[in-house]
Amino acid sequence: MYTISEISQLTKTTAHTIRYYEKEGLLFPTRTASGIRRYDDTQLNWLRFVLRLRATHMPIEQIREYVELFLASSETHDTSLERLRLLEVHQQNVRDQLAELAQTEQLIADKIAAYRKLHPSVAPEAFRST
Amino acid sequence: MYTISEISQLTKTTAHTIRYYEKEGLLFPTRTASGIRRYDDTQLNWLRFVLRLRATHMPIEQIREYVELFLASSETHDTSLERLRLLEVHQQNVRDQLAELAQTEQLIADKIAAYRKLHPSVAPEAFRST
DNA sequence: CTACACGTTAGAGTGAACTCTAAGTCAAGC
DNA sequence: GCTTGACTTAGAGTTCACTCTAACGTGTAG
Repeated sequence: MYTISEISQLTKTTAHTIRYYEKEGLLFPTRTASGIRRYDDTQLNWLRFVLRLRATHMPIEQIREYVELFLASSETHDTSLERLRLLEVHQQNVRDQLAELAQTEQLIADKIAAYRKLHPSVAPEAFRST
Repeated sequence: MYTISEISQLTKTTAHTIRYYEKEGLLFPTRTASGIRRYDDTQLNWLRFVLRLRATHMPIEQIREYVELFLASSETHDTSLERLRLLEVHQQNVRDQLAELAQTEQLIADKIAAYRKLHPSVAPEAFRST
């Protein structure tokens, strides 16, 4: 079990942000008798997944929907299909972002090549001696 | 020469946003005698490039720096090297974003595969008949 | 037992990038 | 000439995702 500061270090996220995610309904740590948050490995791994989703610009509200479906799941009402659909939608978003980035990377590479032609003596930043 | 509404349609960007970019120092359309903005192909292409940079999360302030270097360039003071460096930095950002996205895309694909195992009869969204 | 580092809360503040409003000007068609 | 619709401006408002503040409670080392 981890405290919020341990989770903060393990995920390189501020405690402020972790509490904010809890307030937004993304995390549900247990509490000690005196009210201090305790996180287990399941919560840690879930937070890590949330951070990946955020890094790929999934809105917090959509992540919350996913969590709510998870919590709403029961023997009489299985929500895994809806969760699958949410993931499929986000996967498509990620693929669209990848395409956009790859296209722009190429465009920038072309511009850089043009600039280098103006300065034949100038090596790329990465290859300059330091 | 285009009006703001033509440019808006051509770039699928609201006129509000285009004026905002001008206020932020990214665009410099000419004006008619009565003050109406006129855009030529150079400005159109530049706006299109700006939109690519924005789609890859380059901050407006950095784009403005690039523009200012461009405007500051003269025979006695060439700024193309600095512009090259700005592009190189952004290229690295784009590559980092690509790596992050590719990694998360894989993670989501794995989760989706796991969900599909629970529902063997369910084809991917993209393959379902409509 | 006391210092003090770390925890708690509600709620306010921040920064980026739009997004819109209000009040007015102007140009073209009937 | 008049209406209609597109244009103009300064500046206010919105959204998102944090990020921080203030005031207070807790737990452990010396």
